[in-house]
Amino acid sequence: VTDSGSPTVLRQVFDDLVRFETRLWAEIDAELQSKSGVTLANLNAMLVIDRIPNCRVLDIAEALSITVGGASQAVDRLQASGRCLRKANPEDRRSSVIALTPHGVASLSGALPVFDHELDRWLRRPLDPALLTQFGTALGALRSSGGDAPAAL
Amino acid sequence: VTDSGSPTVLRQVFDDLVRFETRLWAEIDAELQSKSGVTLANLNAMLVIDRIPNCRVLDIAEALSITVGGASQAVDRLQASGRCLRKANPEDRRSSVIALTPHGVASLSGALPVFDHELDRWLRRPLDPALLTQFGTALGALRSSGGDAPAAL
DNA sequence: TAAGATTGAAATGTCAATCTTA
DNA sequence: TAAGATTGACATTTCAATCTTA
Repeated sequence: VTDSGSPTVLRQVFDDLVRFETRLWAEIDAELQSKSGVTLANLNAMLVIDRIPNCRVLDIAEALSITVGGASQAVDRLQASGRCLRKANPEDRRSSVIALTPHGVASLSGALPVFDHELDRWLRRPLDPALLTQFGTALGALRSSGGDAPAAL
Repeated sequence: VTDSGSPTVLRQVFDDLVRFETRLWAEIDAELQSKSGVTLANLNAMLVIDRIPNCRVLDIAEALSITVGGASQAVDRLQASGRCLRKANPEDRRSSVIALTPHGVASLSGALPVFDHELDRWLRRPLDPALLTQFGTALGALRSSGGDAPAAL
């Protein structure tokens, strides 16, 4: 079965992409948990809450490419661990504004150095500076492409 | 909170990598299920079974960067849907040899054209050929680096 | 003892249904 | 009607404990 001629290259790229992302996530997550007590999923959500003013559940869902339901549950877990709060949103009573608690800010501050160290280890060190730049450029183009129609040329 | 100077670039690369992989997986998975009735997770496992002679559960786990427990359950699901079988392994009675059934082979054959079409759409079309090559080179280097020690130079 | 595999419990995500407010 | 959010049912993965065979 398997092949039919040329798509081999793309399958290899897909495989490398998915497998590397899986391992990268697992390794960084393990390091974060052991050294700062925060999961990588928690850290990602907290970074969004910290970055977006008057952050809502929907903002987290969009920033993390997860569903609204998943984002709501992620906020539940952060809140249950005392790292964030839902506050009334004066501008739209359907939603809440999510804010980090002092404990959440402390968690974030403690986790970021570990996170940055791991990113350096797994992304910067293995690549030439030029290749890292190209890698980032390609990822940016891929992420913004949205699998558009031909568009070609 | 947030930043401390330079790691911004790496955080952006990490974010683009994780978010793109998440969307890529979700989009291809949805297309595969609607057009061929196979999930992307199933397809990935079947590709490994098809490629590796006398494939065992452990081989699947390593090829897909998942745990052995997860691979065992993935084989359970494939087997429950009639796409693979566990056969006695004459060389080591602790393990089984996993083989595709005729239905599994048919599923794989039906899914591959859809898969390749989606890979073309999401990976090849958005990128210059040169950039795609660089992207593949970077991913290969990252995947084989294993977050090694300094090693430098 | 260690290697390969299985299993059940817990974490995290999707999906669909529902509720409240624009 | 539609938008934002929540909830419960379901799926998939990890982890730890366990079992069988090398």
